[in-house]
Amino acid sequence: MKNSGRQVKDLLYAQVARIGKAVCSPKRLELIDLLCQGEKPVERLAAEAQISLKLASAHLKELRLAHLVEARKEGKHVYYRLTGNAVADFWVAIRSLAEDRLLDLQAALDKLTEHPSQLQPLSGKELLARARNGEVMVLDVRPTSEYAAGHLPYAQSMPLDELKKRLAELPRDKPIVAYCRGPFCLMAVEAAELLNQKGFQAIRFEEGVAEWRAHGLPVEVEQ
Amino acid sequence: MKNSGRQVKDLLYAQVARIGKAVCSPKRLELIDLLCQGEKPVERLAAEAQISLKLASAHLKELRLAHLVEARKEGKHVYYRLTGNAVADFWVAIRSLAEDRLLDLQAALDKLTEHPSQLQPLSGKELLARARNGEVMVLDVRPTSEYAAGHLPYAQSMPLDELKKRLAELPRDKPIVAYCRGPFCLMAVEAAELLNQKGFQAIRFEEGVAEWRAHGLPVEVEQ
DNA sequence: CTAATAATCCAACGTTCAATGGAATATAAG
DNA sequence: CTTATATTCCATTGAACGTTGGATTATTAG
Repeated sequence: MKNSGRQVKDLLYAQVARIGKAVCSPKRLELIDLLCQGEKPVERLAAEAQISLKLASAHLKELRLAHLVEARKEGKHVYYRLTGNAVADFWVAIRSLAEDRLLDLQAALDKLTEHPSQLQPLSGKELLARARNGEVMVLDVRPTSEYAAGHLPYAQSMPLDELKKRLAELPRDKPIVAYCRGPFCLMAVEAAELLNQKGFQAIRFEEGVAEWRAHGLPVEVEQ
Repeated sequence: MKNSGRQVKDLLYAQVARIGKAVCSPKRLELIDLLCQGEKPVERLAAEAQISLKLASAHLKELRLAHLVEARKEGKHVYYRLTGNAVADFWVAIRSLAEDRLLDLQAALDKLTEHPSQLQPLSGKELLARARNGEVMVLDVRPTSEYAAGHLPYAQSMPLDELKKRLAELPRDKPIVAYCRGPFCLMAVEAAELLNQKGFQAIRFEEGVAEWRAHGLPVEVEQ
């Protein structure tokens, strides 16, 4: 009886550890972060995480085994997606815990934002209110496919690599708030730096769609 | 520039993976679960997780390296505790994700509660309201030290191994709700079974203090 | 000071895992 | 049918990890 209790417990904790094993590899975490932006084929995931296709496939298999992601086949391509928003919420949770607990991570994150582009940090609710009133322009600098899969309310899509050519579309009389995939993504930092150089008032918003949604704020999806 | 971005990203994801590495071992998860019940010396942690002292020490070192736990020395004993409630919340989060995603875990948990003791599941808010009105008696069957470190409001302490001798203290005219360390702990299940055999109306409440607190409900601590 | 206890450190063994190259499968295009 | 592309499977290698036993440190009791 007492021994069977041990067996049951070992089994229960081992099951939870399956999730832990899935998220103990930096590359797998990066893949989850990428998949928070919407479903993507293996090739694109490998390219964005800068790993070989084979390695990406192997990591995705591990994630699939833990039921954190699932696959859909369309023609020659296999599209992966998270098995639900709970996975994205979990990614936000573990990253937040790491930010709280690990000083090294705090330091590394601070270095990203030590540039002059940073004005004052803005909360999600504040941003939503100002965007609704038209006081600020919200700019989504991710690839268009990710914008389509879900974006912040009132946000306009302008991928980072098109930004230089489309400066004429941007307002000079109000602040531009650029966001991308989240705290670990550098695109919005680059965008804000570029815009500030060109004379715009631009700030980077740290949160991405996953953080936004995890905080209970609404997300728009293209039909 | 592009390459330095890769270096920064690798560093950031690697930091989060340190948390992942800390929670990819079943035994470390069990230690965290135990520490959710309050600080404990290494010896007790090893005994409760049924592992050797050395192994417990090694695992605790890993957890300390990830800054999930911290140690306090008192005489010959070293007491470990979580570095904050955020760690307990994270434990609740990863366990919930595992319950959602892994069918094996659901099945194992269902087996725990398939016994006749289970009446209807009760939400935390409901339980709190009924306990306040005195409609039910809430029984904390964990060791007294854990009760002292934090317990549900209106709960009375009666450790599982004292239960048989103290039946006279329990009411026969209203339901008894027994709880313990949480969903993976068997003490409340055993307690409810025993009480039902003895003619009491007892049910098991699945949540422990960590789950209760994570849901934003109040916890009482002995001064 | 000596003995006993609690905990950690260190070395070693076997296992598991990340990563890579080559082969195999599946689908679309010619 | 053949070729090219996308992906997965399989085998291999080197590194990291869990676990155990022996030695070591720190603290209390006698």
